[in-house]
Amino acid sequence: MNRAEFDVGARLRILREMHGLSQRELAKRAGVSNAIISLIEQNRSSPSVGSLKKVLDGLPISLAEFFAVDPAPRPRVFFNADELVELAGGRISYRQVGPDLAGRALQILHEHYAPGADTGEAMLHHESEEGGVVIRGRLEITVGDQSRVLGPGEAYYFDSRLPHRFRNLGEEECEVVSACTPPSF
Amino acid sequence: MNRAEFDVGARLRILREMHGLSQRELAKRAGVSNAIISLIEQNRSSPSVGSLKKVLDGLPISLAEFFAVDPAPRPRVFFNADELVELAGGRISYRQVGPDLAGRALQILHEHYAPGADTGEAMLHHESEEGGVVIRGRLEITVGDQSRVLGPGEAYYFDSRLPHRFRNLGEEECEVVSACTPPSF
DNA sequence: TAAGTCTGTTTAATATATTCAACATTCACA
DNA sequence: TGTGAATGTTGAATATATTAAACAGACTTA
Repeated sequence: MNRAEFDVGARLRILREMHGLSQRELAKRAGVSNAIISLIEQNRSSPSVGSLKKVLDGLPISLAEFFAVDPAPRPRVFFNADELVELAGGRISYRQVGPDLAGRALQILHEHYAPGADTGEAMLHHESEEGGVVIRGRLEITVGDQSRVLGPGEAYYFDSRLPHRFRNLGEEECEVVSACTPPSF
Repeated sequence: MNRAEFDVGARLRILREMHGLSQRELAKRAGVSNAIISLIEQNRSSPSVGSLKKVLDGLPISLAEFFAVDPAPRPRVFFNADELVELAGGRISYRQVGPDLAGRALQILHEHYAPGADTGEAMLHHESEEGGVVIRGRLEITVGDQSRVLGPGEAYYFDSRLPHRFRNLGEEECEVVSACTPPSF
């Protein structure tokens, strides 16, 4: 296994910034001094596991997640979306963002649901996680035994092993951008 | 979130014994004193990440493997996005879709770039893949040595180990939905 | 028995992590 | 302009991790 050097400081800084926290805010949540967070992020101090755990609890993420690394893909760049795909007799259409399925880490779809569009009663489920944002219109999302109607700017995220279903109950077309981890068919 | 305590000492002792090494043997391989291994295993000392790494190198086991716990992700459903996070002096803002970083397979962001917003010259790069769709406005995307201006409905996808930068050069606010795999840093 | 060598543990000295307080900078606001 | 409240950083004091060396027990071997 490729045992690359693990940059504790850089990782902590990125995670903290992604959570929109200042060093002092995180320090307060974690119950440590702000100075030590600065020093750790500069790799001027190698935190004890105990204090690193306290800091991560402030985010909160686990030690396992902190140290987990993803397998490295090859550098690729793609602009624009693939061709339009139509489902449900044209009532649902989407474009896939990025390269074709093989080897991707992400599947991103730009979807359009016509009024009345429905992914169907036989609810989908697959081994991945999935989320999205409603851009325009209203969409009913049913996951497991929960159901919600989302409008523009609202969002969802779920474990796609749960059976799920999407329906446009309104009079207006609904537009959604969604993403999921690569489906393992 | 219920994050079970991680017993560093017990885990180290078990791993060491599974490898059939005495404390002194492991200490010699790791380049540390035998005393500290005894103390760590008794949880009388919380090792620094640096020295823990040295010890694990003697097994050899990575930090990720040491802290890895059985991936038993519970099915989860989340609606709506987290609170608004602001960057670049408020010119760039986003909401994160779904749960907090911990254990997610996906990061989905609903982003807004004010006119003139710029992620900066010191271009970002991290270990993941990333893509998105422009909903409104125009956004210049620079990845490696490629640069493109995307408008509504247009999309991008790239390996985020390539340095990248986003700029809104227009007069209008730009809205984007993006997704990436969980960044390792 | 005693001397040898292995085991894990402990003690006192030292190196380092961590704290507290101050500093320099930036940004919002008067 | 200035003043206050943010930001990240740094220095000196303190707490803790780490070392080197010694200790105690279990097992050979003579």
